[in-house]
Amino acid sequence: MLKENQLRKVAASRPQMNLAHRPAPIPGSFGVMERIGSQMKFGRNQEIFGENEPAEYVYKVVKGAVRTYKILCDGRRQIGAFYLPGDIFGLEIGKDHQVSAEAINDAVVLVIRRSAVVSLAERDCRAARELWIFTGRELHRVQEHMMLLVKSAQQRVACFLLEMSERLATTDAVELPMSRQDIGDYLGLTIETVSRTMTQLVSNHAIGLSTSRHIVLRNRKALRELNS
Amino acid sequence: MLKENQLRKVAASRPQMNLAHRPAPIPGSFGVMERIGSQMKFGRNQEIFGENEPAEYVYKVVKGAVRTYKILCDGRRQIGAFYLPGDIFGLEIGKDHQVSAEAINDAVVLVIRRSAVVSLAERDCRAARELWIFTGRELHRVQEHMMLLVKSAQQRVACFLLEMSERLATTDAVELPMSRQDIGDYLGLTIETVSRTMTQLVSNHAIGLSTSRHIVLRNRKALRELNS
DNA sequence: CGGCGGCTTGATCGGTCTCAAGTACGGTGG
DNA sequence: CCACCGTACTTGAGACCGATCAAGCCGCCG
Repeated sequence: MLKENQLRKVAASRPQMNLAHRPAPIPGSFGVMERIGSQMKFGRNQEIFGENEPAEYVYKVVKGAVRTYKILCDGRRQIGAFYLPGDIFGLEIGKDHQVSAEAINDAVVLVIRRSAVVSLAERDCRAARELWIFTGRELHRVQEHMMLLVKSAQQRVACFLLEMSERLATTDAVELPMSRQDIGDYLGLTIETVSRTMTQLVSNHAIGLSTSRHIVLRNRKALRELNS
Repeated sequence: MLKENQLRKVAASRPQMNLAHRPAPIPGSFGVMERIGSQMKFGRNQEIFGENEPAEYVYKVVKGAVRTYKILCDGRRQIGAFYLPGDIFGLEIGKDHQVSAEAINDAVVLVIRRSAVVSLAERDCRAARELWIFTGRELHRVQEHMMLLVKSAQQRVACFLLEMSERLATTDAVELPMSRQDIGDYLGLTIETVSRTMTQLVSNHAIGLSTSRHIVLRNRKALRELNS
């Protein structure tokens, strides 16, 4: 697991910013981002920023998916969050990033200077309030994630699938952008346990698996009731 | 564990606010709290607010200690944080509290109307910024707490002791305000595992235990190196 | 002194991890 | 079009860590 990650890191190189290109506004919070931000592309597993690096920019996913993570002392990787199109990430209160961020697959990300956001908030109370609300939502998300980590493997996987379904599916079918390794590192489980648990859910008729990443939620109620 | 908690709850009754008493300012963030807040006392295990109740107030510990928690579907209790003198808690972005809060021991808490804080932030960008920074610190704290929950029992307990020592000790001796049950519910471990782990740390000469709550950090380096 | 709550210790159980092997799938080259 | 390869995923057997169940201890207070 460590080796895989290390390899990824070596492969990742810093991209040039395409500052010339001013994209059209996209709906969502931080309206300012769309006006003064610029777009960047990142390849699969490419690093977007690293832990402890200066937090110079704020990011918004346009296309693709992004993971943030920390590496533990024993080499394990704990994924802090998955960010999907429309999600903002990388906004820090302090000087440096608390986590690393990588593209999960080929991704397009809108980038804006943090200083622009912060200085706007110093003049405009409504912008400041938006910052506060954004960070509050992150806080809520991390609290929920923390609650996941003290549950059983079945409960964790079920919650994960329900969350992903809500975030990126309109029907009962979900196309997961991330690998079993990513899911395991998000849930604090091994890939084997994630895989076995998925298999159990299939035999319980709670989900269907056509390919390993294409999942059909056959019985949402059963999934929810695992966390009764 | 559930029973114990239920009993506590039954025992707890809603206190009257002492709105007449205006305490003298106390140093710390949210300077406004000391000017327009009022003090309340809570007995051991008394509820301060409950999950899903309207978040009408923001709180600051003056004396004693407070825990916030959620009850899981299987009856376990997950403690989200311990708040010690000087700490602010209960500030929500949304309408309702996301967690419950109880006094761990007899505690004095400064209370201020949330609406006063929020409306101030609407006029004063610096106040808005303070709110943002406070929530950002909470976010950072929860992220660290989440990282704890994927570590081994020894690592969790060692981290916990180091954290408590930094927060409430000036020397190597720490007087813990909370029970083994509280520690277990904070670390996602049972009381038995917490107790056994403490015993191990004693035999490793990493800590000393005169009473169960009076702990001496004999070898901080060893504790830190458990998380190498 | 007795009783009770909080803590410790012991024995056993069970869920998840580890290590190892096997399988499915997508891409690449013949 | 198929053979081959590498990567991702699944499945199995056994080990291990922490949970559970049960008993005993300590300190405090009536």
